[in-house]
Amino acid sequence: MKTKKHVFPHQQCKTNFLALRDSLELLGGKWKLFIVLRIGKNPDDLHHFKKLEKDIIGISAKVLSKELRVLEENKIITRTVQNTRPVTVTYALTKYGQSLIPIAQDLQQWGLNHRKMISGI
Amino acid sequence: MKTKKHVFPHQQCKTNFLALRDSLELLGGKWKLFIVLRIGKNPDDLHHFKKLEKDIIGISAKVLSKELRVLEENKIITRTVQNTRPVTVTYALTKYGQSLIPIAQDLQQWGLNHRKMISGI
DNA sequence: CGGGATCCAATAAGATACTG
DNA sequence: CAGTATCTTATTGGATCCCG
Repeated sequence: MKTKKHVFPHQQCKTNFLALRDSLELLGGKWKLFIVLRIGKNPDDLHHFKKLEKDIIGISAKVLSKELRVLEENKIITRTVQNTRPVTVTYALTKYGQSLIPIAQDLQQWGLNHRKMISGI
Repeated sequence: MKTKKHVFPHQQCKTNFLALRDSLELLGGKWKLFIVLRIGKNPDDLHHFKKLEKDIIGISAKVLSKELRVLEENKIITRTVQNTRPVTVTYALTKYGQSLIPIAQDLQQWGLNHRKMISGI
């Protein structure tokens, strides 16, 4: 049973604010954009769960599986199950999910710059 | 006394990943980009604490003050105290902080689009 | 006005074990 | 392989009161 998450007072505000809220809620977490970049940068690789867990250093299986689920629900990635023994699952960015790559890259670039900036260039 | 936050295993990874981590950690929270947009969109207004608290619907004073402090530490906003009685404090975006506006707007735009997308256009 | 201090509830994250 | 379940801890956020 899923309790209705939380109704934000923002629901009375302008659509634009809501939109930013949506984006931050979906993408603002610790890992989602990492996952998107990881998958998106090598679109031709097959992305398996264990591989992602290993590549995205610091993430735990629990968190990874949750993040992947949310990304899938939001049509940003696809999850494909091959019924081999044992099962094989691959993840891929959707075409829609690819629209996040420039955003993630901009953030990455900003962070790169910020690091220089703060460490007092 | 500030306990050393947490040393990420990421500190062994590539700079790019670190950069994205930085950005997400700084900007990925619930409010920071809202504040930046709020201040940045009307650069000629005087932005007072209480006004921001009222405008940014849903934020509490405690959280707002914390967010403002972090933004100031990161040179994204300035905090100016006039010694009137009672004191007046105004916040403004730095020139550097303005570099966040396009990023915030992109996210906002993405969220707008996502909302249409998910509600099944 | 512009917050800080404190207490408490809700969430998120980490560790470990286990399963089809 | 690809996860889930469970338990515990850490972090966030809200509410309230207070202060110069």
